[in-house]
Amino acid sequence: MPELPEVETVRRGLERLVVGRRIDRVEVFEPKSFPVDSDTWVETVGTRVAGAQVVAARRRAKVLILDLDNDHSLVGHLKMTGQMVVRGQENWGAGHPDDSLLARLPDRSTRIDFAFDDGSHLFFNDQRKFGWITVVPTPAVEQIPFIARLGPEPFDPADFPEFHRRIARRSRTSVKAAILNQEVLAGVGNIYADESLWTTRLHPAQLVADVSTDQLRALYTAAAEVMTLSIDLGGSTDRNYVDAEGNKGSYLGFAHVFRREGQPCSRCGTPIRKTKVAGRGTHFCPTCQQTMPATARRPTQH
DNA sequence: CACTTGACCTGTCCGC
DNA sequence: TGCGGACAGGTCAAGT
Repeated sequence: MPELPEVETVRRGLERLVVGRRIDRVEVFEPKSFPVDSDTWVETVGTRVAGAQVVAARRRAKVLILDLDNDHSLVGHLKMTGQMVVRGQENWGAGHPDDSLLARLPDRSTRIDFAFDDGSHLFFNDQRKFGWITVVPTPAVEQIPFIARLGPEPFDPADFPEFHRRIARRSRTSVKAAILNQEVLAGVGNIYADESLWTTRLHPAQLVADVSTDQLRALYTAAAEVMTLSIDLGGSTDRNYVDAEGNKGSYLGFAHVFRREGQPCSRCGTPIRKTKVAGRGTHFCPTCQQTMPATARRPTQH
């Protein structure tokens, strides 16, 4: 569930709450969440993490990066149910609303506990254990294969040609599958894919080959607008997601199709439909978003 | 290569 | 009530 807007919201929280703090010790409750060779474990935790001060909180697509003052960085991916929550004396337990997902920490889903020397903690929680955090030399972050292959994020119009080049290579797949591919458009996940496609009136199953350059440009722009709005609203909380303080995001209250099956389309009133495209639950308006047959796009021949 | 499917996990929800 | 199964979605490995 954490897509670019959720990760960016977490990043902003970490920038405010942990940059400047020094890690005193690290406790790993789930080794799978901190995949480091056991032979180098003591060195990794003892000299690369413990004792280091956090100097910056960065993000690339859905990847979080905490730079340390020893030329190493913590690199993390929340995958579906990961959380990065900070607790200090000022906000530990008491004082949180009753519906807080994280009134008490650590909890059953806590996989890693970063304890700072001022008594505060950064907890990495992950119900489903898909997420991970690792340590790499800071200059090597961009060379992690997954990060090196990422396509552009949609925020800079100057990057549209690169997006276009990459998506054009996948002409025989659905437009939804294409934009979910992080090598094509970085940061988009299931929620913002559906919302962007609704905005541009594109059917999720339409083949890339049948989408015009103008439509691709509109889709690229819509992805940026939808995700920018979501960042402003603290992201989307479907079930698990919370920011670095444990707060939920409110974007889904403004979503047009995601999780709105059966409810009227805000443009035309047609009930939103849910199907499966690219192996994912997919929401769309069957009236506004109609697949254009390939033949209808050709000029009439005479 | 491009593209699709299954695996990784756990909690929740639905039908019986 | 309990239980089995479907489902949720980000990415990778293995398949076509």
